[in-house]
Amino acid sequence: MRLVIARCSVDYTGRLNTHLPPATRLIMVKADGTVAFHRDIQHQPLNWMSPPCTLTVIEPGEDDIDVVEKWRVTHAKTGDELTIRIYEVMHDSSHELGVDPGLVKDGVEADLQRLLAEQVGVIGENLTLVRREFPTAIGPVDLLLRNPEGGTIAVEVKRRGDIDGVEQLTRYLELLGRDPHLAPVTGVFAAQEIKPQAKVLATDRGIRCVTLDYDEMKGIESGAPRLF
Amino acid sequence: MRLVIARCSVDYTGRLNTHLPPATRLIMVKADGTVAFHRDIQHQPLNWMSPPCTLTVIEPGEDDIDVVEKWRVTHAKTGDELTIRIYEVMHDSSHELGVDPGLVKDGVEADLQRLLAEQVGVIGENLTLVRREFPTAIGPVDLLLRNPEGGTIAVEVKRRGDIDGVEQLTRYLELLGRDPHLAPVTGVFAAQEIKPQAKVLATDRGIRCVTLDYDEMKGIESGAPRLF
DNA sequence: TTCTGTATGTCGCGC
DNA sequence: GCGCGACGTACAGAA
Repeated sequence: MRLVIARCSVDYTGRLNTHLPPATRLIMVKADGTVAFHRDIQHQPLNWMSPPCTLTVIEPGEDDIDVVEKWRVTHAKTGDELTIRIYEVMHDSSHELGVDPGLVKDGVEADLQRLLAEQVGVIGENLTLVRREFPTAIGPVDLLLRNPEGGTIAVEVKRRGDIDGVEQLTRYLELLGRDPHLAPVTGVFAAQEIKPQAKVLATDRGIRCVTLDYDEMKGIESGAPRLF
Repeated sequence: MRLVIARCSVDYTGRLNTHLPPATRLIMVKADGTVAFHRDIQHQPLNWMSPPCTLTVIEPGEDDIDVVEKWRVTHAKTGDELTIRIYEVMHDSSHELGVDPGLVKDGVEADLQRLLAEQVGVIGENLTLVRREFPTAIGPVDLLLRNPEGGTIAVEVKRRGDIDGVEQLTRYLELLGRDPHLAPVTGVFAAQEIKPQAKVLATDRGIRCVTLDYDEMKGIESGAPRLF
C-alpha cells in the first residue's frame, strides 16, 4: 500500500463527471489497484477508482501550471478515467501488508435467519420449517413454514424492518399464493426492530409483524437457560 | 490525519459484534475522530468508527500478550466501542490537511431531472410540465406533466432504473389517481439504464419506460447541435 | 434533530 | 458474469 500526502486536483469521467479542486489530501494506492482520495473528515473517500484499473504516470500538459506529477488511472473494463494533478508532495511511503484474514461478524441478518430457522416457535405454535432461502422466480424467500392445516407461511427476516422489506414480502406472497401446492399463503415480517410505517403497511396487507430479540434467541441457541 | 501501519487486532461492539484477527493494516485516524482500518485491497475499510467518538490509549490487560499498545474508541452517542490491540508498529505519521473544498458532481439524478424538465418532449409529444418535485402525502413526484386531453403523467426519474423505482412510482400513481383534478394519471419510468426486471414489472403495471441519453440531453441543453 | 432518498454506493452470494 | 439483496451501508438535504 502506497500512501501519498499531496496537494492535488482530481478529475473523474465515467458514470458521471466529477472534479476535485486543488487541496491537500491523502492518496491511497492499494495492492489490487484501488486508488482513493481521502480528506481529513468522514470515512468515505472523496473520489476513487476500483480495480481492475491501471495507474500510469503521464507527462503534464502545457496548461498544467505547477504540476510536478500527473497520473492517469484507467479502468480496464468500463473505461472510467481518473486524472490526478499533483502540485506538491508532503509524504510518500509504501508498505507491505500481506493478506488480511478478513472480518468475522456476528449478528447480521444471516445469523438472525439461522436462529429463527432453529426456533420457528418464536413465530407461532406447531409450525414446521420447509426450508430457508426458498427459491422463487423473483428471489429467495427467507423462511418458508407450514402450519398443521397445510397452509404456508412466508417469513421475511430483517435486522431493521423497513417499508422496503414489506414490499419485498408482498411480492413473494403474491407469487406464492398462485401456487396451489402452497396456498393459502400468509406472511410474517420478522425483525429486531420494525419501523412504525412498515408496521402500518404490513398490518394493512394482512402481514403479521414479529419483533425478534437476538440476544434471547442466541441464549436459547446455546442451550443455557437465561438467568436474568 | 494520522496514518499508522501496524500489526493489530480489532474488536467492535455495537449494532453487531465483529472481530478482526491480528494482521498488518493501515489505521487511519482523521481530524474529526473517524477511525478506519484498511487492508491492501478494496476501497472500503474493514472496520471503522464514525464521529463523534473519542480515542483513548488504555493499559493492556494481563491476557494481552505481546500487545505494545491498546486503544479504545468510544462513540459518544450510541456507545459503540472499538478495541484495538497493537502488536507492532511499522509506520506512524501525522499530517495537516486543512479543509477540503469538496467534490463537484455533474450527471447525478438531480441533473437528469432538471434536463428532463426542460425537455419533456423526450417523454412524449405535446406534453407540458406542471412542476418538478410535485408534493404528495407520501413524498414528491419527480415530474408531473399534462397531456392535451387533460390527463396527468407522473414521471419517476432515476439514473439506474431498478425495481424499487417502479414500486415507488406505483405508490404515487395509486395516490394521484384518486385525485379528480388529476385523473386519469399514467406513469412513466425514465432512467439512463433500466434493468430487465424493472421493465417487466413496469410494463405489467401499465407504466411506460423511457431510456434517457444524458449526453444527448446535455448537448441539447447547451444549444449546440450534435455533430456526430 | 430526525427523517428520507440517493449513491460512481460497495460487497458477497447464488444462478 | 449477471442479478439480487444486505450493509454497523454513508451521506446530503429537507422537514
